[in-house]
Amino acid sequence: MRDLPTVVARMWGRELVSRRGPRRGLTLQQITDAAIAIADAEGLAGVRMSSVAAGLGVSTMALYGYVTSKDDLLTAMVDAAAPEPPEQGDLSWRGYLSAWTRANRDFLASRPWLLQVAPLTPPVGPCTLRWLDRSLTALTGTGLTAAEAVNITATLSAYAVSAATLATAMSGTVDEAGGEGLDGYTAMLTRLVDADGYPGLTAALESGAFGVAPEWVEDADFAFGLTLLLDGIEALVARRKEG
Amino acid sequence: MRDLPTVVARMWGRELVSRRGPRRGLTLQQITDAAIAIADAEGLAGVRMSSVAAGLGVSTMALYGYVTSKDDLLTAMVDAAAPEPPEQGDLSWRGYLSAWTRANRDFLASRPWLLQVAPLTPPVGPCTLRWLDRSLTALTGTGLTAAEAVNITATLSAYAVSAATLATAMSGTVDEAGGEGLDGYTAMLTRLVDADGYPGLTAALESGAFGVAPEWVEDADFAFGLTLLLDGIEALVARRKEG
DNA sequence: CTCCTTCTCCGTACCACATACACTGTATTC
DNA sequence: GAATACAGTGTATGTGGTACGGAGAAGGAG
Repeated sequence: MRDLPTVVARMWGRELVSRRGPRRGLTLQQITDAAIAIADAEGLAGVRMSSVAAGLGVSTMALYGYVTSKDDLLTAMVDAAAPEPPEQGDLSWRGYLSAWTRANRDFLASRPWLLQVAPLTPPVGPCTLRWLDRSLTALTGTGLTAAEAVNITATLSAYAVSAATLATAMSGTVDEAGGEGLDGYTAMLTRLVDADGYPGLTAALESGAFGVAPEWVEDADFAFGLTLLLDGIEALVARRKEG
Repeated sequence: MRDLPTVVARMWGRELVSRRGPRRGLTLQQITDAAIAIADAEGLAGVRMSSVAAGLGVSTMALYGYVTSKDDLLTAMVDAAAPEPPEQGDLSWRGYLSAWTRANRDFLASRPWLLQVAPLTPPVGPCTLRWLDRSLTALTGTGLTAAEAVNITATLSAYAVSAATLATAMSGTVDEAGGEGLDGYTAMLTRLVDADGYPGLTAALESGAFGVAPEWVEDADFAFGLTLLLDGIEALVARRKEG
């Protein structure tokens, strides 16, 4: 059986402690915390091995005793930046998944830099795997197969990512797509698109569908799509119950 | 009114032609094509300004006459790499959106590097905007508002991304998450997770829900989630029709 | 108590890559 | 045919990740 990747081992507290030599001056936690603080403040671009090290008062190369590469650091950051998933309490599966997806979206939206890293990194840390687990657990007893539950979880998670991406793009934080967030973007589209080639889009632009305020996106819009998904799932559960 | 970003202008053939001086030796198309060829062959990491230029037989700096930065190049690549969206023909909105989402997923899966770029880049090119338009157009006449249609499109698109990401991760192309694709990943999870802290996940692992073959993922699994979404949308449309 | 092992951290490079700047030559306009 | 704007090149610079070897700290062995 092959060894766990070192960062993964350290994320789970499975590092083998050594007896000889100086004690370690840092923890992976301290490092990820410092890196996260920088990412929150300056965005992902501000996260350099040197800047993280500087934040901790150690040399750049000291970090390589804890992570084998910058990618490792990013992976660890994702897990450390995620909050704990919500408690199930006595919620129905539907109530729980609704809360789960909303909480998922909320923390992604509060840390836009996660959107550039998390979607490409499969969950490997204790916390992100707990998110996966809680969703699967909530679906236990609905009669769905495990594979279906996994699939549903992936879909809900994708929805959370999409909603967070949208919300972030609206406030123009992530990406200066055309100047200043949404307004610049719609202005640009209006200039580019003509009714012949892009009838649906033109109509949408004219009706101001893109001009919605961020706070609308942040709730009613989100709930709308989520309901779509949950209705679909509920229909499936019902089918399974009777079949 | 502010000027269009230069790459965007060039993507739409809106560049102002100059009269004096030597003729241009290249097109943005040629450049993106060369870059795409490299990305297909070596992945996104192989795309360097120097490698793209070398592929065209020009100097690195020549490219900066066509794009203002590497990011610009990536943006242009996304649009050039996308195929045309499917034709509506006489499909119902549901039939069309189903085909649309599937085609969307297919081209993303065939070019894994798109997954690292496209989700973060709002559509600005003629082709990607055509994708957006076709979905909106298909939803015209269902009684949904334009804002709802936009939202639905975003959700379907996110689903395509998620499915493509999953499919790519399975075949282990994108990311060596634990050694060799899915098997390494499940093996790792099995070692990390215990039934106390992760009941649902443990059950899923034991039942082999993660061990599914890629080709299953590539169809039945995808259709499953898509049906979920479309059912939800259909329910909404029905509600609007009667209300 | 002393030496030796083993480990942590550091300083110093090195290399890859994006991009600024000044230059050369060419095609157009007067 | 001169003036001019402009395409493409060469060189240089800066930034950032990471390899390598050394120095000193902690523990174990004699």
